[in-house]
Amino acid sequence: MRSSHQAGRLAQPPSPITDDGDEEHFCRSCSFSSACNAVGQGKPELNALQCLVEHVGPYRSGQYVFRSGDPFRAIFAVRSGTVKTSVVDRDGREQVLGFYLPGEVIGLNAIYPDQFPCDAIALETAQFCRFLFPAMSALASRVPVVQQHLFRLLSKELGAVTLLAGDHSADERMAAFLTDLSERYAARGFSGISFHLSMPRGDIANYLRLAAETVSRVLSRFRSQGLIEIEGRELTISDPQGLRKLGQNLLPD
Amino acid sequence: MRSSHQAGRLAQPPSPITDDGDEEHFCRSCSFSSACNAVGQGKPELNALQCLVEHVGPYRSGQYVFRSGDPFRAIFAVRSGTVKTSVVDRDGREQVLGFYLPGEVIGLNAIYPDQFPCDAIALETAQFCRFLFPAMSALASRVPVVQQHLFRLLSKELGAVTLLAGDHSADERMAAFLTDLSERYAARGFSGISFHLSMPRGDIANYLRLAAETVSRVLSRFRSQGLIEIEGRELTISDPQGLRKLGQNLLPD
DNA sequence: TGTGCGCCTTGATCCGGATCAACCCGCGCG
DNA sequence: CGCGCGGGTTGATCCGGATCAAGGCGCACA
Repeated sequence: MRSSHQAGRLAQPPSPITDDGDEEHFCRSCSFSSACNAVGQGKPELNALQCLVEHVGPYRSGQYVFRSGDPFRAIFAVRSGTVKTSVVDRDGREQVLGFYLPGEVIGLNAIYPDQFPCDAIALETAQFCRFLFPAMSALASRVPVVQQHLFRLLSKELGAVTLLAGDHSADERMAAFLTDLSERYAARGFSGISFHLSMPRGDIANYLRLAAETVSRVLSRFRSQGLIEIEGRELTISDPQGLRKLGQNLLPD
Repeated sequence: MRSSHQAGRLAQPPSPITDDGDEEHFCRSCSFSSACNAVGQGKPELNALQCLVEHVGPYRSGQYVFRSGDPFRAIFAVRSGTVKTSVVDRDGREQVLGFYLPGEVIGLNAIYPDQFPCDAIALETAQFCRFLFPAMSALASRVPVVQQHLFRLLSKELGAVTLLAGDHSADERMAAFLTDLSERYAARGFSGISFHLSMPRGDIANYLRLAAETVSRVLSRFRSQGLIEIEGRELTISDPQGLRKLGQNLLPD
């Protein structure tokens, strides 16, 4: 995000993330950009932002960003890589809650319980902007657009989870999942037609509440129907409209 | 809520809701009480609250409080009665999203899309405190505890929806549903052991993503197992711990 | 008083997706 | 090199819950 670009250079402890010259573009496509931009415009608030944003990472695949039960101190915007969040219930079964791409924000569901209610695990090497929440919250009081932004992020996530909670067929779920991923990549400036699935089939299955075998079968079927091309984790969407139509009951619009 | 008690008496257009002498208790048990109380303590803010809270209702069973697509102007706290929220997808199938009891808040998921993403329908004659959201949001900027309260409400709802999204058996879902209702009634000062189900079986089924027949069967089974007594919509929980244990994977704690 | 209609219950059958099982592939490692 | 192992695919079977079907209230209304 734009502001972290600025704040990052000024941060007292040398940031573990080296500037790659692409930060400006990254910040524009980040979920927080409007908030950061709003802050960046007023000099005094810029100071506040320096205090509350921090670059952290990299986390290697499989590493925990936070764990269920950790005290809630900050929310995280993904700078690079991919993250999954999940909970494990009393009998040890994992439940994947979501996948997060660059520019997206994790940790909002920790506000109410005041501790993280889920684990966050890197699926690929990942880096983050870390926003201390008390400071963020205080800032939100002074800068209305930041407050509004947080409300919207929360409300948006609420809508997303709600859709997944419906009862839908394996085909609908899968089509909606791929379309959603595609549109999220596109929104961040990546290709929405051809991309790499950063998570194993088992995680997709778990997230969609299906068995891994079912995911495999549905993908094979989609391929034979000419909707997608897929080889390992490399995906190309051949018929975006067809795919979207299949998943329409699960998708916004 | 306490503050609406005060504000209600002063409202210029005579409130359609007559005071029943129980408002003070009601406000204490409302989801908004801490926010309202915080505001009520400072004289100047009290004025603000008068402007943004309004008593509305009664809505009779079956009436819409708001409809999907309506512009988002306000959130609603249930004062009395019960409400369900639901969406209908493209092929006309209804999807129940939640049931809301006195003291609970609806409309938060409308913030992001800036229009209501679902219908809200009274299940029993219902009355509300209506909070204009722009004013509420402005107030939240000035009174940090109000902002915090809204964040928490949103985050809490996010957690609740997430649980329902998991894949669980009909028994687990049903047990968790009844336990949840029980605890919510208890939290508002009603009996959590014996209460009236204000929604038809079909709505429960839809909410839990089951068939109405399955709901009926599971309830019969629970009865024969001595977990509950049920006759029509009158429910008594005979074995709260047993029921809670059955649904534990879906419940907080 | 009868009739129709929502709502609920219970039984019989069916089906989507889970589970079990076998196998393939690529890769790290002794 | 041979081996184990995690991840992926595909086939065979099984099962929980959906669907279909029938019947029983309780209640509004002619």
